Amino acid sequence: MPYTIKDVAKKANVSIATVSRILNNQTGYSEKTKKKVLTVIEELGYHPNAVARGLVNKRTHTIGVLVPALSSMFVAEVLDGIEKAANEAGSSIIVCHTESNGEKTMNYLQLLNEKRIDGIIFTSGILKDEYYEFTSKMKIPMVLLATLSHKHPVPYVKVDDYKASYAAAEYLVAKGHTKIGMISGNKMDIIAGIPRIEGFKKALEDHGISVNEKNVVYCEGFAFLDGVEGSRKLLEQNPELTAIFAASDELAIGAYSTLYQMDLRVPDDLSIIGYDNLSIAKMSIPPLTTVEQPLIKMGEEAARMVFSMLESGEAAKSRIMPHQMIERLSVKEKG
Amino acid sequence: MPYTIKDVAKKANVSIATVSRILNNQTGYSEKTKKKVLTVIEELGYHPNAVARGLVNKRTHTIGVLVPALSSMFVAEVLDGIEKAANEAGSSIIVCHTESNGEKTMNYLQLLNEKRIDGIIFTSGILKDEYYEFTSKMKIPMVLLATLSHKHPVPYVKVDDYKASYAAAEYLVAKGHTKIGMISGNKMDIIAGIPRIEGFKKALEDHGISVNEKNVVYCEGFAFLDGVEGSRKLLEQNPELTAIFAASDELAIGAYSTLYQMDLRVPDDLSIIGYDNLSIAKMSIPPLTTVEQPLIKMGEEAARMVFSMLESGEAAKSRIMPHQMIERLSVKEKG
DNA sequence: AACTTCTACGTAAACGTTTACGCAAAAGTC
DNA sequence: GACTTTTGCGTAAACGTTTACGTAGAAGTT
Repeated sequence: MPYTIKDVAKKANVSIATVSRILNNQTGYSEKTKKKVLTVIEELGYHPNAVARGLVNKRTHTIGVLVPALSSMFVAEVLDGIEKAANEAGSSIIVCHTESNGEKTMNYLQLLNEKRIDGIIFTSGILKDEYYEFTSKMKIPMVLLATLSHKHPVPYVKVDDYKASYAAAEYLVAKGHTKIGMISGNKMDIIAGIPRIEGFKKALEDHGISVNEKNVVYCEGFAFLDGVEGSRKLLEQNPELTAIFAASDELAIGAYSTLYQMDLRVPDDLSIIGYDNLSIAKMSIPPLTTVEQPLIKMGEEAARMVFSMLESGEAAKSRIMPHQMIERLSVKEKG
Repeated sequence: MPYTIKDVAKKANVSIATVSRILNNQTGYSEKTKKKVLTVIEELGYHPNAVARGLVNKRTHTIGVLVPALSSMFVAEVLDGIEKAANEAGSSIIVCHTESNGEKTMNYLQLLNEKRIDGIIFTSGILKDEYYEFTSKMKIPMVLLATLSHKHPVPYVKVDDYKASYAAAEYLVAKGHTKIGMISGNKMDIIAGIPRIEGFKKALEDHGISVNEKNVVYCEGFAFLDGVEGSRKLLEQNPELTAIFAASDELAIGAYSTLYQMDLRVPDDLSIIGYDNLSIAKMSIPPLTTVEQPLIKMGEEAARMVFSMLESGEAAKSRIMPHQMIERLSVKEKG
């Protein structure tokens, strides 16, 4: 029903080729016909059909974003950055909610493949062989966001979890703490789990604090409830702690809750430092000291990498983004 | 580079029409050729090109979602629901971050129009005339989510803000409170601002509590910082309050912060009730009593409405979703 | 004036599908 | 066995673009 290039051509008494040339501002027409065609376009309210364009150009100006969860603040921020950069590059994003489920993920990859998207951003989760094989057959740029693969050569953008954790732990010892516990995420998680645990341990060791296995508790995930339970367990098995490093802000906020129930005050009875710097970090009471991942910037960067790969045809270089200590009020100098 | 229907046809010694028929399981071929074609498809790893399909079918199986903010939990939950329902219906979503900006919104509408999406979900914001005129020219289904238009006939899905606010206020008086304040959003906002204010006032009146203008404070928006400032102002101009209704959970959490700084305890010194039931509501200390908007379900419903309009060609009926009181620990019986 | 070179277009094929139409052979009917 | 009907398939047009190629006339060159 909408007007097509043919309607424009007919009304302007030119061929569709000329209209197309004007639309894509190429050369090969006079100023006069350009004016005329533009007027007709305006009059009809014509707008080119991106589907048809996509068919011939083999570019849809759309990228696919795979995320493990949608109603998570972590993902929300990352998406914010991706969308912004994509929009600036004249592209749209299709978001796919995988629930970290292999089958759903494969279905989404299938779908994205059929839709001939220009690139993929795979966010925060393990890149299974199956995914890699499929996407590499698609021959389109892919970048990993807040995750990485040791096995497959896919560029990523990430902070250095090991270093960031190290920094968090070191911050606590610099504040005079020596009895420090950690609420970690899943210890099977090679990406966000293990490196944070290792960074934490190393920092303590390097400062002459022996780390006892009782000082770290392993949760299933990085969510609020994990933090509630994890902190309870941690304090049961080691009541003398004066500070806790939580591997995510949500875990930290979960800890806040159980500490409150145990009638322990943050930071007077116990200092807490988080990880991520989500918006809840500054909303909590007391405001949470945390090590920031620049999530929005990471999203932007990932999107830009996809577009640059698209332009250049070459693989982009992975990028480690800087983390940063955000000092608020949940950590107290140990007198 | 990927295989096309022609490759399949050639290898299977049939025409492309036959392959197409099999793909779309229509009739007009024998079991034997179906087997053969399917085998060839499997061998080649052929997958149909949705762009080409879209061109002829005039259906892209993609809907556009316009949201005012991306890194907001409100939007995140709503998106969760939309994505889920869209996926079940075999469609994808393109998300557009308008920042409630007229120009950006128009640009996105333009883009979505060119991409020939099948439908639009417009979330939480004012439907300007300009938007309506444009989208009605597109002749595709649109539904309003968490907003509505008195002026234009666009179906919506929403809770009844007036009633929900009324319920919140009534809940507070049922708990014995009589000195009740409100932190409202923008008083110019015809959708989420005014009705909540009116519902609040009406409930007090109906219970014989006279409402003083000093009892409600108007913020710019519904965000955390608005709540921080709003609650401060509210308590300055009316220190004797025993309960506060915040027009959003973020406003409530903002209030938590200033109360904490003023050394007032929730709910012992002051009861607070929120609005939305975002995930922070249960993470806060104390957990926030609030009136829930079923955000995920609302998202699902909106998406389903788009698809049903697409099938039937008729306008869907607007839907008022039920709100619900979520009792947690931030409101105390006034002795 | 007789060339070459540009400029400003138009024609038609291509992108990868779906589908209306046509037709030969198989199957059913009497 | 002479029909009608059905089944199984192929041909070609259409969807709305882009673009390679061709060409007539204008402009430049000698």
